[in-house]
Amino acid sequence: MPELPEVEAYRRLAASEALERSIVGVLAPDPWFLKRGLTPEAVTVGLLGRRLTSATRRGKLLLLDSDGDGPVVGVRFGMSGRLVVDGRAGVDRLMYSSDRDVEAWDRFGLDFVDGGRLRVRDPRRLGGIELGPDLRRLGPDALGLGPAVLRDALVGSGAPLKARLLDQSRIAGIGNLIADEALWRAGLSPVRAAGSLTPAEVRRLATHLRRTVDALIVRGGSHTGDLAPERRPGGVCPRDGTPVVRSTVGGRTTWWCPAHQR
DNA sequence: CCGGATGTTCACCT
DNA sequence: GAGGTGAACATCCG
Repeated sequence: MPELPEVEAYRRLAASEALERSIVGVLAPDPWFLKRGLTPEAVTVGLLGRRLTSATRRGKLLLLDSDGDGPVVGVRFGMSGRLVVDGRAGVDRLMYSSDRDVEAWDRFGLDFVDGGRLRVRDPRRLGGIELGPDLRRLGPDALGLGPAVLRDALVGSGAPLKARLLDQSRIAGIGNLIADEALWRAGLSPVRAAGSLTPAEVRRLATHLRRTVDALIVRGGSHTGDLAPERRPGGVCPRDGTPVVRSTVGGRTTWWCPAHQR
């Protein structure tokens, strides 16, 4: 998915444009996109005639609550999903997706009484919809993460630091690009054992995680980091000019500076 | 043509 | 139990 900054943009779009409009149609053409046994019939019955009342977010999970005893709709966007409300997208551009608008890629949607529409457009079908998602499977949100919470997420773990940051049950919202960017800014190696950080290093990482997430929300996407353009063969560290190295950490492609990330 | 790419989940190893 | 790996999803890009 998009990572936290993109989902935050989707949340803001939904909050400003999609609330308090009566739902007169539910589009759920793809059973595969409905998770945890949810059926097109169940999601239709659950939402028809209701209105969305709030748009919140936990990590990369968008939560759309509905009025009365209606369900909370949980939306995941995978790597290529976008939210579109009345033809307006939550982000201008998404890497590894397509900028083309193809209705066949609308995996879920709501039609409003005024003729407007909400659509989850996901070419690769990596996202999904569920009702009443279990938030206990997600750790605290990465936005506004403090040192005490970060310490709890890392302590006692022998896993690589980056793998732990990507574990959504420990901290929710950090994806592959944000992890690389924050570790680069904090000067910490992605392959350090998560539990080996000193208290000072944990504080430093918490500071840079917060600054990274804030900055990327403002800049408009996870791919707008300072390290991002150098995540390629031949790339160099923007800080010291050292050639960046590529490896696989936590199952994901990882780029980092071997000189200043220790 | 081939290989990867902002993600999640699950099965199957060690 | 903790970690690690690979598969699956479908499209675009180099």
